[in-house]
Parts: sequence; C-alpha cells; structure tokens
Amino acid sequence: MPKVGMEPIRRSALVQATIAEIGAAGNLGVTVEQIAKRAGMSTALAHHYFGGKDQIFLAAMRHILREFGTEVLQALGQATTPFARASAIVQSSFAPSCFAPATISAWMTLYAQSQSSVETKRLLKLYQRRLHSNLTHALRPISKHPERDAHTLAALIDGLYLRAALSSACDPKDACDAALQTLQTLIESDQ
Amino acid sequence: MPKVGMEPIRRSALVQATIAEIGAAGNLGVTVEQIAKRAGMSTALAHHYFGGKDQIFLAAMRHILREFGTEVLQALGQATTPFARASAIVQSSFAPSCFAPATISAWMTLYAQSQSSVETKRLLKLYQRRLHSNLTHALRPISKHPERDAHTLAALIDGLYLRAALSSACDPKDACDAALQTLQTLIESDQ
DNA sequence: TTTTATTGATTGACTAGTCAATTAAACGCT
DNA sequence: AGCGTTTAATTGACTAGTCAATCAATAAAA
Repeated sequence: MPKVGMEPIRRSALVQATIAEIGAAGNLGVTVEQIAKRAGMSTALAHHYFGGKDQIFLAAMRHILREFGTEVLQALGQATTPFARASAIVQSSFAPSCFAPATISAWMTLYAQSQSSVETKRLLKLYQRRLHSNLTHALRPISKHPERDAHTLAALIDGLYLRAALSSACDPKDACDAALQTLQTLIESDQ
Repeated sequence: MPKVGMEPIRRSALVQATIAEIGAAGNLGVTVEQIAKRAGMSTALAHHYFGGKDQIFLAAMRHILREFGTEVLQALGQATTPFARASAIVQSSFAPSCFAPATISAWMTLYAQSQSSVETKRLLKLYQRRLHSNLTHALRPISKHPERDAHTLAALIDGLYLRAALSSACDPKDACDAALQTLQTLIESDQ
C-alpha cells in the first residue's frame, strides 16, 4: 500500500532503529535485517533508501552529532555570562541523553570506526572542532589562555565521559562536577 | 614437521599478528584467516591454540595492556620525587609506542568492544584503576586533593590521547605538554 | 606407541546487496 | 468525472560471497 512521501519517514525510522540496535548489541555487529525489522520494513527497502549499510550507519552517526549540537546550542542560548556559557557547554556534554546506552555505544563505535572510515573520522573531527570553538569563545573573556584552556577542557570532557560511560555505577553528575571544578581552577590560575 | 614446545611461540605470533592486522585494518573486521596467515600458520592451528576468535582478540588486548603497564613501571622506577613520578606516568601515556597505528586502533577497539564484552570491559577498568592508583600515589605528597586530582588527570590523559590519536598531524608531544601543564596547575591551586 | 603439532578440506550459518514483480497513489488528458 | 500512464513504495526470493569452527588425517617427536 504505497503512500507517497514515505522517504523521510522511512529514513528517520531507519536511523532511530539503527541507534536502538547499536545500543542493544553494543557494537557494529548489527545486520541490516535487524535494523530493517525494527524499523518495520524489508531489508530491500532499507537498501533502496540508503544505498548500503555504511550509509545507514553514517546517517545514524550524523543524527547523534546533530542532536548533541542542538542541545549545546540551546544551553548556550540561555547563558548570559562567559562563565555560564562555558558551564553550559560542559553540562550539555554530560546531559542524560548522552548517557543513554545507545548513545554511549554509538559514541564508542564512532571512535573505533574513525580509524577505518574517513567519513567517520571527518564527523568526529567536526564535533571536536565545534566543541573547541565553542569553549574558546566562552573562555576568551575569562581566561588568560583561552585556546589552551579550551583544548584542555575539551579533552577533559571526552576523558571524563569515557570513564563515566564505562563505569557500572555511571554517574554523569560526578563527571560534570569534576569538569566544572577544573574549569574553575583553570581560569583562576595565572600561570 | 612438528617440533615440541611450539605453543608459546605460536600464541605469541598470533598475538603479534592480531595487533598488526587490527592496525592495518583499523577495526575488528579482521578474519582469523588473515591473522593466521600473517602469523604463518593455518586457521585450524589458530583455533587449536586459542579456541576461538574472541580469545585471540582478548589475548591481544591483554598483551597491549601488559606492555603499557611495564612501560609505566619502568618510568616510575627512574623517578625520585613525587612530581617526577606523576610526570613519568603522564609521559608513559604519551610514549611513541602508544601512538603506533596498531596500538591506536587496538585502543579504540577496546573502548568499542567494552560495550558488548564483559571481559573487555573488565580489562579496560583494570587499566583505569591502575592509572588512577598510580597517579593518586604520586600526587599524595604534593596535592591537596590527591584522589580528585588523580581522577581529573587520568581523564585528561585519556581525552588528550583520543584527540592526539585522531588528529592527522598527530603530535604526542603537544598532548603530553598539555597534560604536564595541567598537572602543574592542579597542584599549584589551593582550592 | 602415545602425544603434540599441523593442515586441507569442509560445513553450516549468516549477510549485504540485487531484482523482478506488485500495488496504489498521482498526474495528465479529454 | 473517467481513463490511461507514469511514478513511488514495497517486498519475497535469490545470489554470491564470507567466515568461524570442525574434523579427519598426517607427520614426527618423545
């Protein structure tokens, strides 16, 4: 029963299903059939709309990155002071949505895939550049070394995320507090 | 031409070949056949000694972690002051051996696999615990918050490593300097 | 003769991707 | 409004390939 205009609906369903399946499996060992089944369609249709498995995965990765980007943008919009801006970026990075099992798995997979897929690497670099740029902009009025501190803070966020995501008693709040604490220390230091 | 006592030789060759293949492929999409071929034996023999693909990969991961552990231990042995100890840990984490393509890929794979393999997760936690413990011990005499600063520094190391490993112009030295700089800042801060 | 090392050949299962065929909506023409 | 044509949606069935794991058989050392 073909209804016209299904393409965006199907694509979105496939992206959602992909993220869900990666979350359930924990890695990229997910078949197109599983994804298509969860999205309520045949594998042929999935191939029809995306062309291949790689494209499906890339679309899912882009979706996660875009979602994170809007979350940061929204948090930044409500911040009025430079410190509040830096703080908002940190807090967005440890938002509950970033710790959904599917998101964690997708993020880890992103790192692993970046070693063999240039497009995945490009995506990851894009995320890192944006994070760095946002932090630099926020820190410029309050830090003596905005670039350097942004770099440190960005790496710290990634590292704390890794540790929090891996820990069984995964507590995003502790990681967030640690990052905020270090942010404070960095801007207070003269050196 | 069966010579007795081949087991340790074969196992070691398989581990080396696994790391090399992961480095060449960039991910876990490596077949037992490729590994066995590089190690100069049949797939049947690889299965004979390790039981299965998972075991081969786990052995490779353990090997990398053990190698890193001895590197840290050696660096610690030459350090006399607390600061030198902390510095040695940081520098070991950014040693050239950690940035061999194969090591980078293995490390990324480790993160990704930890989401679906409990044994891999266990290995990764072991590494993190050791790093944290080493840092805490080194920082105790020179930091007002040894535990907290160790946690921060450990996360920073992981994050800086990720960024350095991902960057095209991969410069371990810059990452190392950034970590040392932050170490300095942390122990100088009263707060 | 027992044990260890070793492999070629094979099996069984799985998977990405293709394709021809089907259904019905949309469109154009009168 | 009716009718034929084009187009989008959809899938079952199939292909061609891959891969982990097994096993029976062989060779030589103990």
